[in-house]
Amino acid sequence: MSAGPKDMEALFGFFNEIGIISQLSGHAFEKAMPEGMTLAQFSVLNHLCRLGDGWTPHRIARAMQVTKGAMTGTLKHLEGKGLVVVSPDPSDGRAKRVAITDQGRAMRDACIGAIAPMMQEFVQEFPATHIAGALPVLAAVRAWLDGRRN
Amino acid sequence: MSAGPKDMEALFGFFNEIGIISQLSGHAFEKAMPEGMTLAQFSVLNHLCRLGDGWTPHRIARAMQVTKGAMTGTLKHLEGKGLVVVSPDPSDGRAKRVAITDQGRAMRDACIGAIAPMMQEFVQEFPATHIAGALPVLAAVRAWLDGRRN
DNA sequence: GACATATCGTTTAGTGATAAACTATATTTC
DNA sequence: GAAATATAGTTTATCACTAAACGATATGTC
Repeated sequence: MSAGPKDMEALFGFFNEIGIISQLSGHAFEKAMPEGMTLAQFSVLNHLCRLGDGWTPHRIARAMQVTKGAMTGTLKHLEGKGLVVVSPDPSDGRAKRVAITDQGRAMRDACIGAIAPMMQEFVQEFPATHIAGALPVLAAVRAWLDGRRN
Repeated sequence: MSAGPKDMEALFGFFNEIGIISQLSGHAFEKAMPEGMTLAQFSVLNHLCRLGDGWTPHRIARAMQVTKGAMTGTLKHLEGKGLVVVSPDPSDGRAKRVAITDQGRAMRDACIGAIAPMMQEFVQEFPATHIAGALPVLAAVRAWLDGRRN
C-alpha cells in the first residue's frame, strides 16, 4: 500500500502526539517524584525491581534505549544516594554488575506511591481498558522502530 | 474507579512505550532529515505551512509545548538559514511576528520528501487505519495532561 | 495620568542526553 | 601465543531543553 498525503498528515499527527505526551508525562512524573529523583533514575530502579538485578550497565542502557554514557551518569547518581551498588563482574574484567539495595527498593516504592494520586486521576478519566487497548499497537510500533534502527 | 497495582503496571507500560517511541522516532526523523535540520526546526516550519504564518514566538512555543527560551533558539537557527523572517509586531512593541520564506517552504517540502521513504515503510507495516484508530485516545491523553499542568 | 501588574522575548545557569574518543579487558585468528 | 579485533565502561565536547531572572512594552486600576 502506498501512503498518500493524507496518510502522511495522520502519521505526523500520530508521532507529534506521542512526542508531546512523552514530554508532558515525563515532566509531570518528575514533578511528582521525591526530590532529586529523575525519571531515568526511577526507571532503572523499577527495572531492577521487576526483572531482578545483577544486570550490566550496558544491558540496562540498551533496555532503556539510552547510551552507555548516559547510563554511567544515571548509575553514579543512584550509587551516590546508596540506591544501587555497582561492583566488578567476577567473570569479566571489563564489565560491572548492578544490584539494587534495600534503600533502592524503598525509594522505588516511594516513587510509585508519589505517583499514585496522579495515576488515580488518570484512570478515572481514562479507564484502564482504553489504555490497554492502545498498548499493543504502541508496543508493535516500538518494536518496529527498535528493529529498524540497526 | 480505583487503580489497582495491575492498572499501575499497565499505565507504566503505556507511558514507557510512549517515551521510547518518542525517542526512537525523533531520532529516526533527525537522521533522515537534511543536514542541520532538527525535529524542532522542522516542526516550526510545518506548523507555519499548515496553519499560516504571522504567529508570535510565544504562541508557537505554546503550540509546540516548549518554553519561550527554547523557541528563541529554534527561531534563531531558522532565521540564520533564511527559512523564516522574524519582524517586530506593528501593533505590539513587545511582540514579534514569524513569517516563513519561500526557502522555508522549500525546506519543509524537502524534509517531508526525505522522511517519505520511512513513512512508506511504516504504513506498509501499520495500515493507516490502525494508527488513525489510536489517535483519538492519544489526543485525549495529550489534552488531559496539557490541561492538568496548570 | 501614575503606578502596579502582566506579558513578550532574551539571556543565563544548570541538566540530561548523544556521539565519539579513550582505556582496559576479552576474544578471535593466524 | 601474538596481533588484530571486539566489547564494557568512562570521559569529553556539544546540544537542546527548562527554569528563572531580566528589560521592554502593555494594560488595568485608582
